[in-house]
Amino acid sequence: MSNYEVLHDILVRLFQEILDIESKALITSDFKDISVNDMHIIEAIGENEPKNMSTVAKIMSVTVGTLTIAINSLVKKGYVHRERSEEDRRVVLISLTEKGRKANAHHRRFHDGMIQAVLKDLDEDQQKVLVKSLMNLREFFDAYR
Amino acid sequence: MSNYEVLHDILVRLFQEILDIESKALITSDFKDISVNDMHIIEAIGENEPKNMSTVAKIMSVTVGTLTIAINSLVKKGYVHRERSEEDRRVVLISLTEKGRKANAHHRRFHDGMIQAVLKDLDEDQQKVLVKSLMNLREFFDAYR
DNA sequence: ATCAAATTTTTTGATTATCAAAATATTTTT
DNA sequence: AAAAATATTTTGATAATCAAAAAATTTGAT
Repeated sequence: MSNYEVLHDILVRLFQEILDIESKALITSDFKDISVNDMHIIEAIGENEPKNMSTVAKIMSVTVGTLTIAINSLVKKGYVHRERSEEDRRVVLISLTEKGRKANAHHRRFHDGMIQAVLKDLDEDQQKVLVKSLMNLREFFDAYR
Repeated sequence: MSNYEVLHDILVRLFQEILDIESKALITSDFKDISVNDMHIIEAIGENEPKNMSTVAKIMSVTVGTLTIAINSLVKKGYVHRERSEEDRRVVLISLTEKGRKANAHHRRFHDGMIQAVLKDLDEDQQKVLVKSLMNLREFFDAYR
């Protein structure tokens, strides 16, 4: 395969499959009642102070109404805690439960493994080349936003 | 940002956003009645001999029932031609119409631009490094399949 | 040659993700 | 105090998806 063909294969096909693959990797025995999408919401909520609905919806690039539905299910399944803010009772604050934090750690370990896999066998200079080309890729995509 | 952080940003965030970005880039004035998913089905059908439903469903990794619904809409919108095989009348053969081929070309131009963007500024050796690290990435994902 | 089994596709019924717009609750501004 | 603004949820709709049932056709076994 030429460089062009390898890149086409990776950038087109792998990207198309990535969410699917991630879902198989992430949704293991311990966390089989949630989707990759749920996992990304958990990541967006994070482990610092509680966040309000609008903030998380913005991170996820979905409407707040869409997020409400996902949070309903994550609360019911015990991954997310939801409470009204005492300071401004319009605001709903969401945060991870212990179970949510465990799922988040599981997700992070997957990402770490992925990055290790990419950097494997590359010396410092080669890593620079990789980073540069991926930054080119991000720029290309940013131009469309 | 450290190499690790750049890679995390690209491999995690960009991948999450990629379908969204692709949809904005692809679904322009000329092709605004179809989704990125439809575009990928068009790509899977391709421009060679007509393919049957099972073959395309397999390429897309969806059930044939799911594909039936997508093809209903693509036929109605004039992107895809559907006919019974004369040799085996159980089989349905799908192929691209002229409009479908135009959409496919539009999609391919986007992919080409993407690959140009990645290779930009890289000499032959650097391209090799990039290809190697992306192959590492594919291997990592393949292990989960 | 006939009938049962296998194959290919569509249909059905359900779930999940999504949006825009309406509704609700609360706070801020006038 | 009333009006406007803000944050969230609810509603009603669409699209993508699956598994299982149904329909049409072909293949294989006796």
